Amino acid sequence: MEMVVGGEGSEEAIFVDTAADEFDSCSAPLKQVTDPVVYKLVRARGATVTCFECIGLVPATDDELMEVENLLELEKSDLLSVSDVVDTVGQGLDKDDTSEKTSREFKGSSQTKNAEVDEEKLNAQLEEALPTSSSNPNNTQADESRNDVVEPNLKVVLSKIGSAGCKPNFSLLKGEINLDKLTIRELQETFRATFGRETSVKDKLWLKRRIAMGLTNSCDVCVTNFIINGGQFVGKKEETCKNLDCEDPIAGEVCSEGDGIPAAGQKVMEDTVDGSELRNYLSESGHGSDDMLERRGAKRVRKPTKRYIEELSDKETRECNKKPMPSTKRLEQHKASSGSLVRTAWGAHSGAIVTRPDSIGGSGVRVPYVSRVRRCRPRKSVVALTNFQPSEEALMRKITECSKPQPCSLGGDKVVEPKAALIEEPLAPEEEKENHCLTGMSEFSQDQEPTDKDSRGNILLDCIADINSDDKASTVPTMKGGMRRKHHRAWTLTEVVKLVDGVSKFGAGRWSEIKRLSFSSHSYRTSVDLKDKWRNLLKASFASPPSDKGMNPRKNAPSPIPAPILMKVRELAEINGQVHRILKATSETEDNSGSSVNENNRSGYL
DNA sequence: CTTAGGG
DNA sequence: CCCTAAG
Repeated sequence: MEMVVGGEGSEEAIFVDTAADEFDSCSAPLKQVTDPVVYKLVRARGATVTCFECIGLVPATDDELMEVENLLELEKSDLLSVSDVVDTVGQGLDKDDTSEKTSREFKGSSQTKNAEVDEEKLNAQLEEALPTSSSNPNNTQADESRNDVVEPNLKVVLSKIGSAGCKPNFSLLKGEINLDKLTIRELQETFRATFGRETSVKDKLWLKRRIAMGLTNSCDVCVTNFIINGGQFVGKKEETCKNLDCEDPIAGEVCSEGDGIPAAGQKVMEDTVDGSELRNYLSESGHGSDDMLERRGAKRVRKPTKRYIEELSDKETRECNKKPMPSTKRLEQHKASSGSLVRTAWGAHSGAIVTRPDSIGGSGVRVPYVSRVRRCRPRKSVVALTNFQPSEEALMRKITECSKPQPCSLGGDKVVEPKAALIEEPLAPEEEKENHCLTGMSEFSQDQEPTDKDSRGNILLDCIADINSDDKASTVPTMKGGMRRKHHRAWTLTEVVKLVDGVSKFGAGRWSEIKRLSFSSHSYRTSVDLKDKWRNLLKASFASPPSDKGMNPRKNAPSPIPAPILMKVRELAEINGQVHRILKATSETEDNSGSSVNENNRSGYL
């Protein structure tokens, strides 16, 4: 906000200067329409355009605007709070009033620090911008009219800013005169009518400026934000609550889709209420501002909340496009951010200026995305509904994690991320079993850190597995709103071995330790998973006596776990004194005999 | 956050 | 696996 004010303050002056030089010399057939209102609008736009051109950022939402403004502030290294700005401006104007400063001086007085630098910069940009717009054959009528208006109005400003302005040889506008004729008190009244709040400012000029601005933009100077697309102004955003014009609650969201194409921007501008307002002003140029003032003042309405705005835009979209909102919209709205926003937000992090398709104005406009969304990573609930794969991050992470992608047997058909064309490994468990079963069996005490090949293979598998899990199975939406986790990731033998090994090393219960040291490569398998698995292992090892012959009613032995492992598990269970619990848990049907004996027996069997 | 235990 | 109570 503040930046807008400050920026306008300084840029206005600059604008005036440059414009004065430029237009004075060649100031040709200037329309004698010298409506300050029009000028204000134009000026504001011009200023903002240059402003945003500097940084190449385009605000789209409130937050984004804030950010942009912050950037602007950084860029200009001139930070002023709203009040500061206001005060400063007022003082500067005061000075002007009394000491007849030139516009340049005014600028200096209000924005001392960056005066020269900014001026040069902006001058260049202005010269670049103005001729561009005027010379561009694609320019629409609005554009031209804008330029037409700019010139005379610049002069108006000149005469306005300094009472002895550089170029006082331009007649004032009716509106301006009217305002001029008002007393401070009247101006204050007008201000109140315009902005709906009292003002104690006694500076005439400031009041006039504010009023004119308010009339033009129907919002506080400090809260008017503009949306630029490709350097083209395409819309403005009203930030303040109190001053949003009820007519254009969505105008702020409007933006052009044609990137950098002036025509598109113009079109959008015209399509929006904002644009229409502009045209109105253009056509109405010459109207006394007092009328306007009253009219506008009466209309001023409290700005809807952000969410309300979005809803409005949605409505607008429906009406205009007759394109029903996606079903996901609802939830997205609930998340206080539009779905398109969310979706494109991700892509935004890669490009310089990313635009997000927005529905505002029903023009399928693209709004630049700055950084509003994704305060936090989209969590469970959203993910599935937005169709968005949360994998991007995880995916990349995994990819980087994987030393080399390796041409693993990619038989899977689940291509998750087109970008990273990663395919699910078809039979992770099986393959792994094949690979490591022997190792696990033979070198049962495979040491802590997986062997080289083992680790590599595991890592790769993990990569894939992780990707898979993160991608498609990370969270599965449940009808009732619950989210369940991935598909059962069967415990592979190697995993079991690792687990047992880890338990033997660290002891049961140190699951986090085990996970860290023995399952470092298996990013899935939380410590809880380990615990659960261990519990199951214990149960299995005690409950299912692989021993006896007739003891196997279920032929497809549900315990693919090799006996040695079970034995080991038992041993460990003994060591950890978990036997009792296990036995208790296993419904006492076990042979409660001395575990050691039984164990020995079993070990003999196995 | 980690464990332990029930579901 | 999920969930949750308990440290």
